[in-house]
Amino acid sequence: MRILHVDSNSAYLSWTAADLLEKGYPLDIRTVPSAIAEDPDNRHGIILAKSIPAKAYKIGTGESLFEARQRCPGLLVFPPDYDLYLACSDAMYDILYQYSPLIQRYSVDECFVDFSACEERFGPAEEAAVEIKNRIRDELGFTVNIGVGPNKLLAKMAGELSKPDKVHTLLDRRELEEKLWPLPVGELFMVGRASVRKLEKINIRTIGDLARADRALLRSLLKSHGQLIWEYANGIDCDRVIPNGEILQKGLSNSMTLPADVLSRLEAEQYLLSLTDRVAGRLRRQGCKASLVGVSVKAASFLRYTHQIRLPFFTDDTTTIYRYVCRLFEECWKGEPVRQLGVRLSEFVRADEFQLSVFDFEKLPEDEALNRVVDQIRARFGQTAIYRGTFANTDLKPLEGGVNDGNYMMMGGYKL
DNA sequence: CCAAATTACTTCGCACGG
DNA sequence: CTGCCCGTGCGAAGTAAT
Repeated sequence: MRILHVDSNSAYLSWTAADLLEKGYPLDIRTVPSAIAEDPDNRHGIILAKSIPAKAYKIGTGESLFEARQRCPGLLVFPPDYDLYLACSDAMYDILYQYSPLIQRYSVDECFVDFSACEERFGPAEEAAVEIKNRIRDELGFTVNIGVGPNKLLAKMAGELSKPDKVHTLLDRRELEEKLWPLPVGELFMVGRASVRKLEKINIRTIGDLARADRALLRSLLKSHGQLIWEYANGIDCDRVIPNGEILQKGLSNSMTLPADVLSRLEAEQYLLSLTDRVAGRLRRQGCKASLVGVSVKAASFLRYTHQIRLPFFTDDTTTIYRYVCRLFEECWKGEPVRQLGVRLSEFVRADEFQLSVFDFEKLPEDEALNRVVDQIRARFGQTAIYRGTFANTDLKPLEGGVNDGNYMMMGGYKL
């Protein structure tokens, strides 16, 4: 097995930089302290990506723009452009596809490429990786890191070793012990904040410590997750590269931070309708129906809670789903000011395999026709071409939540 | 008035039925 | 009838990733 992991270096920022240059902007924002963040006036002030010079100011992804500006007053900030990112992602994918048809688009800026059957035609993976990296840089105007390994995990970890514009390998045990084991354990994929804290308590600080640790002890501390990260630390991973077409979507959700805290149920319901409209539209586009509906609420205090219901039938109808969304919100809302709302759908069946239940009184043919027509109008004339009357004469957007929806899945199948 | 959005998977507590 | 144990299924919360 030969797997490549291709990762665009600070993707949002690089892509914005390349786009700005193409439009005649006089400065390459990659060369100065800069960042991508949404509008803080709408309470979206969070760093989504930063340049390498900005990193020198200890500016981190996920940090508030407010904090970042305190440490780096001259920070240049640009808004994200999700359509652009999707186009860049597609362009990168098109180049990769010239080498192998077996590609898993893992996120907008990351792909796994199964190169096992390609070495005959294109030479050793390490050399092909250099060629691919250079082609993307020269033809598309942004740099990538490529990791080469015998499986997905090691390819991904190899790609992280040093940046930007680099190819790294983690091909055998020797390389694993030399390059990976000395790193802090938190650098390992799937070892997050919570796991680091627990591992510290038993004196595990590096990936090597974890690799040599007692599996039974890890199991008792971290359950199945302990087994997983122990295997990762030892370079063990049997997950296949799965083309995105073969991955079945498990759930869909849309959520939004509200422009101002919402205090009344009626006001919340406006946003919930907007969110439901959008997520149900996505569900129909996938050709699926769902039987689990959930809402999530984040209070102004940042306390978060969720509530869900299992429907005794499958549906893709906006109005039907909205009825349950309202019920769920009413049942779980504690009455305090609301900062963020979300709507989630899961437990899908394919709509074409769908069998009408004898007890299914919910699905009315008129509703089905209505949804279909609304979807078609939006597909042809844009997402704002048609919307519900409740949104007329408000400054509320009829379809809220979410970024651009590419034809890839975020996470999916990283585990056996 | 600092703290996004989306998805996947695990764990834990609880209710239910026998 | 009550207490208890156990498996199961569900929902909420937690963890992780980009």
